[in-house]
Amino acid sequence: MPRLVHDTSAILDAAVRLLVAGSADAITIAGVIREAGVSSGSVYHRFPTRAALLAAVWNRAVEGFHAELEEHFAGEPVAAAAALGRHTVAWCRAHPADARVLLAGLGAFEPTSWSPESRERREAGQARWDRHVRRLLAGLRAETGRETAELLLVVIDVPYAAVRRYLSAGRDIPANLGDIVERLIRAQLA
Amino acid sequence: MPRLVHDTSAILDAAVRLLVAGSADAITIAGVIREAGVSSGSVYHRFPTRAALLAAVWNRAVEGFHAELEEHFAGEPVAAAAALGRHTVAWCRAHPADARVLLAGLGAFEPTSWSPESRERREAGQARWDRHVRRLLAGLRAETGRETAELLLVVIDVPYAAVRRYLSAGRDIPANLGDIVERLIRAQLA
DNA sequence: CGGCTTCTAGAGTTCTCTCTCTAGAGAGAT
DNA sequence: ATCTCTCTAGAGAGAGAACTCTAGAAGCCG
Repeated sequence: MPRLVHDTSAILDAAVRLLVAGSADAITIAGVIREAGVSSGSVYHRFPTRAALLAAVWNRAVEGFHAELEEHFAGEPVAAAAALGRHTVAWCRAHPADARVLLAGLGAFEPTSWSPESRERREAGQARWDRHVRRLLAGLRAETGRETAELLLVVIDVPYAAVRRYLSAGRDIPANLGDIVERLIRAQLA
Repeated sequence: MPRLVHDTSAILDAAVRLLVAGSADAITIAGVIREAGVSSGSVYHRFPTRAALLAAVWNRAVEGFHAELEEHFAGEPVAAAAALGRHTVAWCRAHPADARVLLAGLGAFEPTSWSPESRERREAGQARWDRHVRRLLAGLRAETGRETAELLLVVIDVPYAAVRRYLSAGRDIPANLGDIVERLIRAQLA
């Protein structure tokens, strides 16, 4: 066999398929070996433990999401909130498998057993994201006078809620759902 | 030992504690035996398989929720929707452990491996609930002219979204969250 | 060509889980 | 008092998962 017969991303894709078909707990090393058609040696060469595999699945999905969404924090607060809602829905529509990863929630990936490197990588990205969110919320509070709990619901939680119904049923996200979410956000922040 | 040493509900409570501490997959027969401090014989006497235990946990939680919420479907559609949202939040605040069960979603309880009796019991309750929801949505469509996807989001998904953030972080639900949700629903249906 | 390094294959160990099975305790009936 | 039925206790079998280990294949560099 030549070097690097198997693509690492193909192994992660197999893990995500297991999650989509079941739950995050369905991501087992044995399952990935079967699903990806590779040997246990190949998997363990890349991911020394199951925790490392789970960390890689989570970090890849969340970094993809952040990379595509981050630009929409720029600009005037209400417009930014509306754009974030719309593009969150659009991203989930375009990447339903990775969206399922995010919807499962960090807790399902057992972050307490991750290596320090995986943990730090996640925390750094999350801190960056949280800074953006806090700045946006501060802007919205100043502009609308609403309290944080309400803004969190409207700006962060509603887009996820809109999408969860379709993703967890394995159905496609309606094409106009982004419009609906954006309208709701604008109406609530008016 | 006398008859019925252990309470069946204590066994289900132990199962729910395992879910709250981890995930639905963390509900194992072996785990419940440890958590509840009973013998495997006692558990298997009540629940012949793990699937039967999972079915009992799910059905108990969902029936408690439906029993308390069902009355709020009565009355004028917009008022009913507002009441449902407010009381959904209130129920989750009062029963955070059972709320976690519902938030995990039916899929996490592997309903395909349930016994026909458990399955039918669930489906009967769900059908009853769905009839109420459909009737409410029909009323709201007539009154507001909005499409189903939007109404589902506002009336059904938003209350769950409001509550999920706090429950999955293990934090208490803010006392005024019910107000926030009710206001949002009324505003969107105006 | 020959050695070094990276990667792959898969057998084997240990652990945990589900489920079965047997022995027996205790309450109520006759 | 003893018999029956319900429930409990816990050992043990079988399956599957995480992880370890060893042998070796194949590219690269001299």
